[in-house]
Amino acid sequence: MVDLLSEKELRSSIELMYFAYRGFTSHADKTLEQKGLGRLHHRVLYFIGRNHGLTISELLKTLAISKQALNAPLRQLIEMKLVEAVADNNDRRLKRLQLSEEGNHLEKILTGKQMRQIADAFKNVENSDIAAWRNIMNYLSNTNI
Amino acid sequence: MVDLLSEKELRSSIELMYFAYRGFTSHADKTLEQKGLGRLHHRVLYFIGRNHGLTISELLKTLAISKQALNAPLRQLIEMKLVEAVADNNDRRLKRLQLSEEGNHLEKILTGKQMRQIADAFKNVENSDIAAWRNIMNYLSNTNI
DNA sequence: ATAATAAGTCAATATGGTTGACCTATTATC
DNA sequence: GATAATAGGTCAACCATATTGACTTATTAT
Repeated sequence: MVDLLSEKELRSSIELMYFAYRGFTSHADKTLEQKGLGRLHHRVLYFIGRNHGLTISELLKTLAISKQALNAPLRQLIEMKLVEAVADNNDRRLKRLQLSEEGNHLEKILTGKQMRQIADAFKNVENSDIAAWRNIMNYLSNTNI
Repeated sequence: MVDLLSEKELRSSIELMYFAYRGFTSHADKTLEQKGLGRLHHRVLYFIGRNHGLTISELLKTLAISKQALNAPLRQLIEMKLVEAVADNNDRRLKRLQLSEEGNHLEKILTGKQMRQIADAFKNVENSDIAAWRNIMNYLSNTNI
């Protein structure tokens, strides 16, 4: 940032965040809806797929939600055989979550839509610009909570 | 984008979007909560402040929500004297919305938190990188809906 | 005079949360 | 072995932010 940003530019950046997120999420929402699922289901599928074998507690921490909030969607995914819960070998209190093959397949469809959005947004963009984007987003990720 | 991005990088970008948005919104959420208000209230304040005199329909379109969803928060803001609704001079069907002085003040506090987050994220970042960020976010804003 | 439009309200429902409390099973500690 | 802590689960009440459909009143357009 070579010089001070005007309020106008900061405000338009705020709007970009809002509208970008909205545009980003709305795409997968339609597929979710067809399956009778919602965003939280997608997040659950995503993070389980991303962290094979993560425990319920770990998932709760990652999503930063209460166990009650997680309960219904997770149960639904388990009942739909998209997610499997397996007791840990060493500590039977722990449930380790993994995606079934079908769950994996659905997750790939959902996340695939988002990956295409990102890939398209990055098309014809320099690697250094992508790195800049990631830095800024990473910074925002870490402000707070 | 000089070469193809790996799935891993695309996925981590997806996560950046999710966590950045979460980090971005959580800050103002606390102030809102103290006032007994929520994100939708903030959005309403923001876009009215941004577009002085916009009509209900315009606000609905901007927020992409139904009038029923808008009704309670908007009514609350009007009752709290943060927002004023004034009939249009030429078409009495239209209500034009504006912030009261107090509403303006609150909006500045809320949005100020977000502006500081953005300004901090942009600190020591080249203008060209900020432009890149804006391009990417702008692209994501426009995918769909 | 009729049709269209802006805003408003009623109603039912859904998703994604919150808090507090309580329970069972398992592990850790003494 | 007994007690404390922990993981996961459930019940309950409530909230914010949505959706859809329907209906109403006032105003403007045709």
